[in-house]
Amino acid sequence: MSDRRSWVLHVDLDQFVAAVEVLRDPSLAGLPVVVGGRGDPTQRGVVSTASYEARLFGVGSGMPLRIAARKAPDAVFLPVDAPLYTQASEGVMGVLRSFGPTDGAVVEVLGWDEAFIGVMTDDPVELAGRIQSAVLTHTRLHCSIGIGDTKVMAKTATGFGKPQGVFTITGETWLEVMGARPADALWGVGRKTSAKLAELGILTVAQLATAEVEPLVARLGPTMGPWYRRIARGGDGSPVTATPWVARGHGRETTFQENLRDWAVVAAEVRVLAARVLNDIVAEGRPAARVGLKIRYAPFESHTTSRALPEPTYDLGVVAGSAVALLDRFDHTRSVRLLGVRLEMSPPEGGYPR
DNA sequence: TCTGGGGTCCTAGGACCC
DNA sequence: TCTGGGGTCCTAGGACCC
Repeated sequence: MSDRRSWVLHVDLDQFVAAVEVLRDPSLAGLPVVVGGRGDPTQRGVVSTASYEARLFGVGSGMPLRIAARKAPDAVFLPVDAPLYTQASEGVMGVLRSFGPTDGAVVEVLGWDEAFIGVMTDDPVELAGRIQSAVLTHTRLHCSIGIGDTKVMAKTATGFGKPQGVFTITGETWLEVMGARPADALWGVGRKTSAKLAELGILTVAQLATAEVEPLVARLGPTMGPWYRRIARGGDGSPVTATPWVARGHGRETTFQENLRDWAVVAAEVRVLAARVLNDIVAEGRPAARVGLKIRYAPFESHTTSRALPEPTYDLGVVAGSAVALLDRFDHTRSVRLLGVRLEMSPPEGGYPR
């Protein structure tokens, strides 16, 4: 049985950020390593990635660093070094793209450490093995690969292959593997949505897959309702595309180690953030069309506001002035934990791809 | 637990227009 | 006078992902 047909592979680097740090400093190999924030577990911040050794202590992504330090007091804590990971990621994606000419593979990058590969083949498992070898040889990084008929199946399969493995889920096996699992095991279903589904009596993937569509629409909206049911059935045939991503906007935000009480300081920080984001969009070559401001009051209450600019601009005075003017919409008697400035860019000519 | 920083897309209400 | 039906844009917030 070796018919040639289209497959989706999902490549996911194992403990990517921690693995890159171990490559930089091999003496960290085998130690519990926790990367997050500024690398100081007494400061505000969360875990980006924990090495497998650190995970044995119960440390995981998204966990506050203070809690991680309590669970794994002897772990090595390191600051996030985004440029280093970007560079490592580009190396990995280059290796994946090298399967374009030889195997007709199309690569769609998802983030630092993930990519879909669309390919016609009669032996996706063999190809996955070659990909793992090539990535390891050229980057010294391990990856896991999920294979499926759809992106949803491939992405889901990867979790069963970790670490360093390959796992396949097809339309034939999807419900066997996922049917009895809770709905929030699906990619795209989180805590809030699974709670809403539970109110409808839907607890498992199989129940969501066979649910009536009307209650889903009523509770979750005209687009999302049917979409959740679709992913519970293993997703659709949406293609893997190598079309370069075009960002809608960029933002910069900062959580202050000490809450700000003085709103003159708040305004000054907004100007700093505005200048940083403006740099980002200048680098991208598309002017700002809209400015957004995000404030998190102490202890942890977030609000956003935004306004279209009179015309698209690269002018720092206009951008920073508009961002500071948005502060008028907030309560100056409260202290501020986080500030963020976001710039949305004019769409490219002809609109966004895809 | 005491909660980062970078994003995307969807929803829903009101404004506004024909 | 107690009263339409859409369509689109703007905005704030929600939810999720890596």
